[in-house]
Amino acid sequence: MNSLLEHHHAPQLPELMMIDDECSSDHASVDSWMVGLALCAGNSSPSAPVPIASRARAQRMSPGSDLVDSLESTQTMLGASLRQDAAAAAHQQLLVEQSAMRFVPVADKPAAGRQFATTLTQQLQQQQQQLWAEPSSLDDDLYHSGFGAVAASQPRATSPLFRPPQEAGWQFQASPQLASTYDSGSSFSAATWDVPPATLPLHAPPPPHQLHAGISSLDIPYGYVAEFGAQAPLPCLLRRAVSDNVLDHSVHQQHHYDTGLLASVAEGGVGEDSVGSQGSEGDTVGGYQHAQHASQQPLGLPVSHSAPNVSLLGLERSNSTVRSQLHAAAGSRGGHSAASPRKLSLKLKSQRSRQPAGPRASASAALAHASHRPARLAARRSVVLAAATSSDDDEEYAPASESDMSEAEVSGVAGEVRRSGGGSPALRHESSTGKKKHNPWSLNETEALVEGVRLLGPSKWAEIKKLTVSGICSLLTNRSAVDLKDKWRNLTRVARLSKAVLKSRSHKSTSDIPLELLLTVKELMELAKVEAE
DNA sequence: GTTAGGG
DNA sequence: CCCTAAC
Repeated sequence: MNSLLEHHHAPQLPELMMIDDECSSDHASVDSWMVGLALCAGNSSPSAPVPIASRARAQRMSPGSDLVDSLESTQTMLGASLRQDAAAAAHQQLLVEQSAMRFVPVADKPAAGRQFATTLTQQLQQQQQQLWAEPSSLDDDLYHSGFGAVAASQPRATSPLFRPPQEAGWQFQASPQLASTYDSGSSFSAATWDVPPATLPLHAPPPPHQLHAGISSLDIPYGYVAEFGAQAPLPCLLRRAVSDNVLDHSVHQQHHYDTGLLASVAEGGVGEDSVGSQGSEGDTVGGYQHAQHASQQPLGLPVSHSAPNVSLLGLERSNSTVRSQLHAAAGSRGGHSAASPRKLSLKLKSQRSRQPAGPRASASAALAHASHRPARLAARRSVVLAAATSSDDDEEYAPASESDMSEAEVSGVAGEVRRSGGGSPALRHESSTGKKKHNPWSLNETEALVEGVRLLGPSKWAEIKKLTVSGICSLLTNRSAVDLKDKWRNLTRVARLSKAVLKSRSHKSTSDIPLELLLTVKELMELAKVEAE
């Protein structure tokens, strides 16, 4: 297990900074914070994560920080989960020292100070132009452009699935890796974050039940990061996906990262509406951000730099075309008059509502098993992110605890995947000889299907099943392409019905399909119809 | 290996 | 859901 932490085995981690609330309480401090951030980043090896407990400390250590220190702190922070025993202590200590903090992954070579944001933005813009100008020229390098995520408070999601694009620009998926890293009894229990730190991309979405509740993290692979409200589009070959502000990186799955680091930050942009969480604690599997801005400037970059929001991250390739690209998504919410960035309060709560980071972490490892292509990646990442939780019992995902199950109801998935509490991995088809038992589509599955169709259109069942976006594939793992097709057929049949009929039908227990969903189905039907012409 | 359709 | 023809 320790081997996981071994230097050569550990993929590069994002540099992390932890910043206390005060840092962002006013412009001045933010600026210096930025500087500190830059300094820190500039002076440390990209491969040496440098967690910093505070700005002060950041600046203190940045100049002379040596690798050892960095690594040590890193382990203290990220590897905490490895040492369950030490975790508790660390946790306590942290609670005392920092009641509110957050991670701020740092770019490896950010410009200093305020220019930070603009520079990044420019870079982003440039790259974006490139991307859109000659999509055919997209090469691996570009795909390695990176990803990032913003750690900022956001509304809790009530469904593992995102809402229609009109409502939410981004969908955020819970990252099992993160959950593992931060939730496994470490001092940074995921469940304690109102908002998650950045996450590495998920090449292979985790099984549904791994969409651990309690953390809403961004999973924006190959993309830019969105600040609250503001967001930048993601370069993507699938225009369709882009237009929906949904990133589909499934096409890039085969690529592999050598170093993954993200950086993200930003502040300020936290809109007033994104502060409170809306769901009950931890009932969230994914959070999404309502980004009205999205539709307004789908491809635009966040404009306002009034607040130093920046998110970026660079990824370098192994074959080292050393093209560490930075992506930024800065921008404050329009209309957010407050000059000063809003405080982010990522509270550390002592209670560990939903634990089993253990199983989850192992799941991460299992993830490697599960996915063939991305195995390497997954493995790697799981090493890093999952923080080496002694996941020995990989193979199958450890069944989620019952307690989770209840919550899982939200994600519907969990229940789906494994209803055999604690028992064998009995997947409903069991019964050696018997035929498949009728297992009705859950709303989540249905939503996933609809979303899949939205992204790829009908008749792309096989592909839809692979969509990693918002865990679609996870939700649909138990459904065959034919199933999808059949279900879609049924959906369209129903959607075709007139409202009146629908209404009378609504009394029936079988029609648990939200009218809203049916309407979107209808839309998609027509859309497909039009396209067919 | 997938998809379209009828059963 | 199953089965199968047709890709």
